[in-house]
Amino acid sequence: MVAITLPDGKVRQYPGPVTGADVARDIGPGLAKVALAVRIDGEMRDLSTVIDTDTALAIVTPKDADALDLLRHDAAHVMAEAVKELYPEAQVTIGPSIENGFYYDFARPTPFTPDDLARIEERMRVIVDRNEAIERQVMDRDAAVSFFEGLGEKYKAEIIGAIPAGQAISLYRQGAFIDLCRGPHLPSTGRLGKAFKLTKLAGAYWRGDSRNEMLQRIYGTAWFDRKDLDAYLHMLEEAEKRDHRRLGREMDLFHLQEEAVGSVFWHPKGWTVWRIVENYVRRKIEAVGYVEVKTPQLVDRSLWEASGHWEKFGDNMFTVQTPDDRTLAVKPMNCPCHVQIFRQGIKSYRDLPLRMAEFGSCHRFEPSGALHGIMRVRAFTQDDAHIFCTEDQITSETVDFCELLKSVYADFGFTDVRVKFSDRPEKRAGSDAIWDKAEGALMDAATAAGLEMTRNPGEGAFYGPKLEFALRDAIGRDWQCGTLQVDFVLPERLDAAYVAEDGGKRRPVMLHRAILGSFERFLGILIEHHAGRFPLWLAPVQVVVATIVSDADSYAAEVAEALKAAGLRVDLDVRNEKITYKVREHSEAKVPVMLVVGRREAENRTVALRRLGGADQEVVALDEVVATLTAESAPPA
RNA sequence: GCUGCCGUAGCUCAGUCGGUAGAGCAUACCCUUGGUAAGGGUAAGGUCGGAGGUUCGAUUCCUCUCGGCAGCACCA
Repeated sequence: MVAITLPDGKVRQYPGPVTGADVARDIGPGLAKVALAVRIDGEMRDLSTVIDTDTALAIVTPKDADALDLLRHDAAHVMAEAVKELYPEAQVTIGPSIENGFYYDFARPTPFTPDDLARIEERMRVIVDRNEAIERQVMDRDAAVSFFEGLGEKYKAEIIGAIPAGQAISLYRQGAFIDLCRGPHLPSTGRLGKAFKLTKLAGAYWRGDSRNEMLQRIYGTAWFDRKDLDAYLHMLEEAEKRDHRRLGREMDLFHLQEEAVGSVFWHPKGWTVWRIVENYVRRKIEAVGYVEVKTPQLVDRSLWEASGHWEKFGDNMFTVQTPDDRTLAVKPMNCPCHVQIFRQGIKSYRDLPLRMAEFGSCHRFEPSGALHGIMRVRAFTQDDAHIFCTEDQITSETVDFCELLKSVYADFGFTDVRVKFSDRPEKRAGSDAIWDKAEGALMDAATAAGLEMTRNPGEGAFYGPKLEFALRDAIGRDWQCGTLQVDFVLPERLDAAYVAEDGGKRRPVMLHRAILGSFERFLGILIEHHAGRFPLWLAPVQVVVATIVSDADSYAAEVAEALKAAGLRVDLDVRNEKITYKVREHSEAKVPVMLVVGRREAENRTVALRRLGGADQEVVALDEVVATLTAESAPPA
């Protein structure tokens, strides 16, 4: 007898071994139809798995949270089968499910074209219609290696070869296609359905290593029904509409051009937003005890050699050869310069913590393929600061910083923040003992700050471990912005010291920290998060005063002047255009507030106030509108 | 950096199977003074990313190069 315990606690008895499919059929024909897999003791398995001992079992249906993974993994296999049928010379490698879809990497001498994509997709639909059973088989490792070698699939053979000898390997067969796979899978190809689409073609390195050959990756997306697929495709379109590169041009915020690759030309409107953000941050950090400094752009290589940047970071630095034969580097980070300021004069323990901030303009030679609009550039400005403190102060400084960071993010409309803890990388400065100390101190401090973290092994800076803060935007994307790094290395290398209470010389600890990360990137994120519709305090043009008839021109000018006098950013539109045209144009320019004036308003000293996105208007007295808008547009305190 | 795709007016795009290009929007001027998402007319605007090559002739074909896009690698 086999006793199967279902999720609702009911137990079903069977005379002998059963499969998930049997159990589902036994429970009801409806369930049998939608059953995709089973969960045995919490682990997802094939529906056809034979169960011969008493166990807890759940039938996985499309409603299950992990069911989409299953579907997408199958989609990858069906795509691989289609590719092998159409292009037998292609070799298969790996094909997992990923967020929103799946991909498969192929090795093939000739590149796939967009036309190939259409053919492959068509063939996938044929394979779905064939409804081939997907069957699991188990093979000995060595047998599996020679099996795939026999098929000419050298990548698969290599993957299996890396698995310990003697271990059994599972293969999945559908029709004539067999793939190495851990599983589980759907019972047949028909279950994939038709709600999938191949989306893009790209190169990808074999085993993710840039020293290896490049394979061809085909990406796709797959869903349980058409509606979900359409919704996903629609979401992609929406994301494209809020692309900061497009909005930056449409809203006349900035531009990029090839004579200055990786550097931004900020237009008046974009620079206005920048200044608002910078002044806001300046106020915030001044309020919590930071001092602001400015340090040189070009610094002799000897300083970078001393700091370790020349060795660990040299490939990413711009250098300049002077006419008198010195080598200067354009600073890629501000920290060594801040240490120089710290080193001026004698510092006492009474000076600590010393929080030194700089809106530091840095240059890094990023690989060309990494550049992306203003989000990833070669010239950027950090909201950087270094806190020189004692080891005892690390915790309280970390707690304070986390509080500051959360408050800043909230002011910009971001409330969902994720934290990662990145520990020692392979390429690093400082002894293991120092790293033990730094990681321990940062972990303790983060715990004291009440942070929930995930671990990010090997991703720390070369001089210390770090916390990375990522904020989630309006359409669910995560952007890593803030960081806090504990550094025992640089103060040592650059000989920073203070006089302790006992009169002895001590090394300070340096906390490297940023909230926005880089202004360029953060402004890009703000643009995409708000889809260009900045909140009033950030909008480059907050109000447009637009006339209906030219008789109202002088009154409109008066309105505009009154608002400007109150500190608002105002444009006056007295062009010879119809009001419908003006409304459309300024709406598309995403101006938050439009004040329309015609003869009536001029006579009554009022304005017709219209807010972006709203369809209605409100007639308000001039004095009142100035007071309301002034109050509303104040930056967060 | 790697693979693939792309580069025509300010923007979005069409076109030339090799005979130096066209639309819409935007711009300028004229008419129109119109009450909340495009009023009408006229004009101007491009050595078709750059450099070589093939050709009587190249924006079109070839090579190189620069830049962009997607992904990979990178992100201290």
